[in-house]
Amino acid sequence: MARATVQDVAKTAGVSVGTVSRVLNGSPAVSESSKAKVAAAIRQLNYRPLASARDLRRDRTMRILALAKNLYSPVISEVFRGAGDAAARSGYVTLIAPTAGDPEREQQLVDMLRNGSVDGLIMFSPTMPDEDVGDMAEQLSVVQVCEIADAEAAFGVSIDDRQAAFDMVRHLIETGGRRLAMIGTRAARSGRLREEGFRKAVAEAGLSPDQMLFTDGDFDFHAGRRLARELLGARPLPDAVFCGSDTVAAGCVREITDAGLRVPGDIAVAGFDDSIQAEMCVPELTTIRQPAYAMGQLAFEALLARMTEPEGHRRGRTFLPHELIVRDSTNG
Amino acid sequence: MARATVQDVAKTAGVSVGTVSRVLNGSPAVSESSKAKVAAAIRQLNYRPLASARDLRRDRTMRILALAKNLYSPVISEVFRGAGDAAARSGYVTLIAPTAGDPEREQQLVDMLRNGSVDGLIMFSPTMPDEDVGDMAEQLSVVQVCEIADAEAAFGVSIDDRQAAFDMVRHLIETGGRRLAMIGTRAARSGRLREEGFRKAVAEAGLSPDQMLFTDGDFDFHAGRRLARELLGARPLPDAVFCGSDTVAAGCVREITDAGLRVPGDIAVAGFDDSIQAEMCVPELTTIRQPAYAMGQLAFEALLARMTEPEGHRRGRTFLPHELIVRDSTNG
DNA sequence: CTGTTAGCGCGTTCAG
DNA sequence: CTGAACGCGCTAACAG
Repeated sequence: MARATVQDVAKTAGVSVGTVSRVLNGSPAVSESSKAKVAAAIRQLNYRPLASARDLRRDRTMRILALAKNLYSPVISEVFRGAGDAAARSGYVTLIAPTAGDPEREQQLVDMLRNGSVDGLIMFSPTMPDEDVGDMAEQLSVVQVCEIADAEAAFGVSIDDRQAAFDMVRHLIETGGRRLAMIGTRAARSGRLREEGFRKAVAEAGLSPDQMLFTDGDFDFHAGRRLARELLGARPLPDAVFCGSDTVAAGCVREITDAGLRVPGDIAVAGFDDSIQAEMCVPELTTIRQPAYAMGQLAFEALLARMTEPEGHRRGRTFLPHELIVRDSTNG
Repeated sequence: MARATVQDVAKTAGVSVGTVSRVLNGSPAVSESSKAKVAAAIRQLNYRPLASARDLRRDRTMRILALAKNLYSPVISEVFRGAGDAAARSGYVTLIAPTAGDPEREQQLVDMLRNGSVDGLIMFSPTMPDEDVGDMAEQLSVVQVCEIADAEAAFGVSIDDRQAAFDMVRHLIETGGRRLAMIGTRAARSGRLREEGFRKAVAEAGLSPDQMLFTDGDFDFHAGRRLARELLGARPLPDAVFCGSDTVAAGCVREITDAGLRVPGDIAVAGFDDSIQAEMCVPELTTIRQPAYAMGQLAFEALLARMTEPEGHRRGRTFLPHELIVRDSTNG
């Protein structure tokens, strides 16, 4: 059978479409008897308002979209959980889509905001240039999370990656590190900021970095192993390695251990994110905790303000505090 | 400035809305000159067709929704990547949403199919009863993946969980296991099937299971540790443990190791999924590989058939082959 | 409190 | 090849 419409419901209930619509939208100006009749008809016909018709008429969808390169990341999934919970409290549905780091697919997804498929957008480390993000933020309801483009109009929620890296490297130095190395990435803005923090801490201590390794690939376990192998080929060996993620740090620890050296005895290793990987690793990883869930919540709040207050009240950039978690992979 | 419509484009280009629409949809029956004029006007006005209006008119959205309890799972993210790639090839956008295991939120998301927000649905271990899944599959475009409800109309793509568990437990027995234990879950259908496979293999070998531990919570690392601790309190100790996921197995290995016993020397441990956790664990885990990406692809193909061929061609249940990966956590 | 009606923006007839 | 006009299903404004 074909899908029922308001017309059908109205006919079955013996009222007008206006009344049906009022019941549907909880208008108080409806008699109890009408309400009951409409409710009965809706149940009988198994009626559901058609989303596209409603969205067209209301000019909004009550849906937002969250974009990330990939979903299998403890930080991303936690951020989106926070955003999703906050959104739900305001009646919004949060949809998630992976871009796979493909600019074309990213563009297609961003178009969903432009063509009104969703009301707002949360972006996690976009592949597009900062300038484009700024232009978008200028006219559309977009908020970034964990990384904020270096553009006037861009706004979002993040930790201070530079400071977090600085704090971690200082911890490595305070616990005996003298030949410092870093395994990071320059592909992401947050990675570049962490590198800055690393360099600053090393310089302030009057040391010079012996090795600096970077990868433009993903922050995965195998990359960690591969880069640690390079590190182990260097002389003199580093005695402390700062990694851009727990997963990379786990790979690094594994490679060092397999080579017969001890962590942290011979080489201390630090991670980033405080994901479950940090606890799964042996020894458990010293790391930086990002308040991912809270960041997601705040990102949605900011987005909501942007969506509901057309031009004003841009909350700007919000930075949340990070936390140094000392475990067993450094000489705590 | 307000959003441009086909009307605006038509006026700017000096043609009718019909012509604009034809250009938009690539109709061949348009002169080159009209095409050029319309293209110019579209660019000038930065015009995008409004999704809700188009969806209403066309009665479809070219979007599908993929549901899972949580996103931070190597299998789920890989399945959805496969589904997303296949969908993209057919012009569909794949949206993903976590249910958090909350029936209410799950229902709200499923309603997106009922109200036409999306054209199809891929479900990953739903919380709703099999019967409800069957009812849905009867009338709506729904396909399950990794787990298929025990209902006439339900269909989807999965491995044979029962057989996979059987194969793994037989491997444990063939490599010396005599006192077999399992850490699984009865909350999910796949978990119950794996338990069946476990019991069958133990029975066929003429052994009896010494311990059987189950949790209704998530398959996470901490659960693995906690349950392994219970296992270690039993006498006689098991000499082989089959776990329902790599993550649980990693927790199990960690607890055993911390207790001063050796894996696999004292107790062999097996995982499931062949996720990156299996390689991160020390010793690396023997596990079962699920062809997750391919399962996602096939799930979408099945869904596409369901969406485009109203009633016929239900592909039914598709089972893909699994693979036993022997690594170092069992006496391979 | 209720019914009627006018669009929302678009795709698609049907004439020409 | 093109333009005019209708209606998808719904909400909201207006009259009663």
